[in-house]
Amino acid sequence: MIYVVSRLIFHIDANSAYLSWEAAYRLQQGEQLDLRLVPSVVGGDEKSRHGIVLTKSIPAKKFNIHTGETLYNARAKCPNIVIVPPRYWLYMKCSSAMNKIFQEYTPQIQRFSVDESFLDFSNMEHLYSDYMKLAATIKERIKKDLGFTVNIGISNNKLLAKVASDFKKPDRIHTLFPHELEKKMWPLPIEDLFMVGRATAPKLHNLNINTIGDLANYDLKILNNKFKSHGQVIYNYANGIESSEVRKSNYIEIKGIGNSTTIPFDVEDKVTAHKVLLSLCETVSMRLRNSQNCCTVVSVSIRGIDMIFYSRQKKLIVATDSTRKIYEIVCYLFDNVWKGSPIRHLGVHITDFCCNDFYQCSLLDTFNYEKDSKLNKVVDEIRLKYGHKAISKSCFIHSGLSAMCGGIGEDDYPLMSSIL
DNA sequence: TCTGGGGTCCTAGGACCC
DNA sequence: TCTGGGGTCCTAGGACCC
Repeated sequence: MIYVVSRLIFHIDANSAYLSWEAAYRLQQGEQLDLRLVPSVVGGDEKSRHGIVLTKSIPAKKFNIHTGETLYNARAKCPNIVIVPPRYWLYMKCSSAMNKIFQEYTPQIQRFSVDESFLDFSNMEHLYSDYMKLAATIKERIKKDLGFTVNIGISNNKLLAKVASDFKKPDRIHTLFPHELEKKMWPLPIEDLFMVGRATAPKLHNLNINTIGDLANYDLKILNNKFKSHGQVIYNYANGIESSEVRKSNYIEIKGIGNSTTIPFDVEDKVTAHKVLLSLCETVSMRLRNSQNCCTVVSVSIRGIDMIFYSRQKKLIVATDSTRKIYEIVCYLFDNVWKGSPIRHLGVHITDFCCNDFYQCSLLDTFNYEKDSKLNKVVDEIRLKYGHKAISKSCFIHSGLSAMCGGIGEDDYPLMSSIL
């Protein structure tokens, strides 16, 4: 017997998240100006070379300001733009508060990012007979309790719900059920489709595919041939075909951990590069131990001042979660690939995880795992309890470098990235 | 003071084995 | 007298998302 279950999915997206949250908080603190009503952006620190637009207000969008572009450019487009620095601890709080409200309505929630969640209301007609009314209730709750607006997209799969929430903003509810595809989604430009990015869009235009409808009705054979598996994916999406589950976020297994940083100055010597790498290893390996995993692949990435990016990775014979081991591999990889040209950005990534509940000793290894493991554990505990700055390796003293590097640039924010 | 940081997935090519 | 071919693993890089 095959049961056809009709699903009901909401995608809820905080409007201009960082900016709205910043605006709501500032009003709460007594500030007069509502950032949402003027051309404004949340942007990184230009002095330390993090000067890009993180979020823009709707009035800023009218000046053609895009997320990710330089603040320098944004100012050129709109000289009066208000630029405020980010406060990540605040955004984490807002995100959690929003998701806490969602939990009052359904336990089936997937936090897709800091400002977006999928909510599954399938087979809950007895509880919520009118989904439009339900969406309005949730939307108003957030506005009243938390002071910011959201868009809600409703459909019977995640893709369409997500596309729907991206329709007219802010503070709106939209549906996009399969029978509405032709009217609501097919006229949209191909760039509006999930998984069509800046590399794929021009290639599609070359095939004279300009709208989502053009793609939905194109010859699948040609798409498969030209875009391989990606062709099938975007063809399905254009036709509204997508069936992934709303997965509760705490059951999603983590595949990799990485931290990277743009250094405030150009690095031109090995000693400084190693120090930056060590501080990245400290952050990455603490997150790894916190996730109760060991890794078997370690990689280093480098971006030069020419912005050219390259990386080297190594598969390990023995899985590890040791800061020292990971740092050793990282230095080995770095020393083998770096030819001495100035460095702007460095990264450390680890993948291919396995469970950390035993350690396989190598006969050739002189490394004292027991001792190292105890040391890592103690240092982790101190940092969790008293903050990342509480204990650090002496080489960072007077170095001008942070002892734990990567993440969101606020030293004392505890393990934000492992919460999401 | 022009270009962040955190992820996931896929592909192509080379090494190596049978 | 001319280099098969399938499979797996590893690596580097690129695409996409937020």
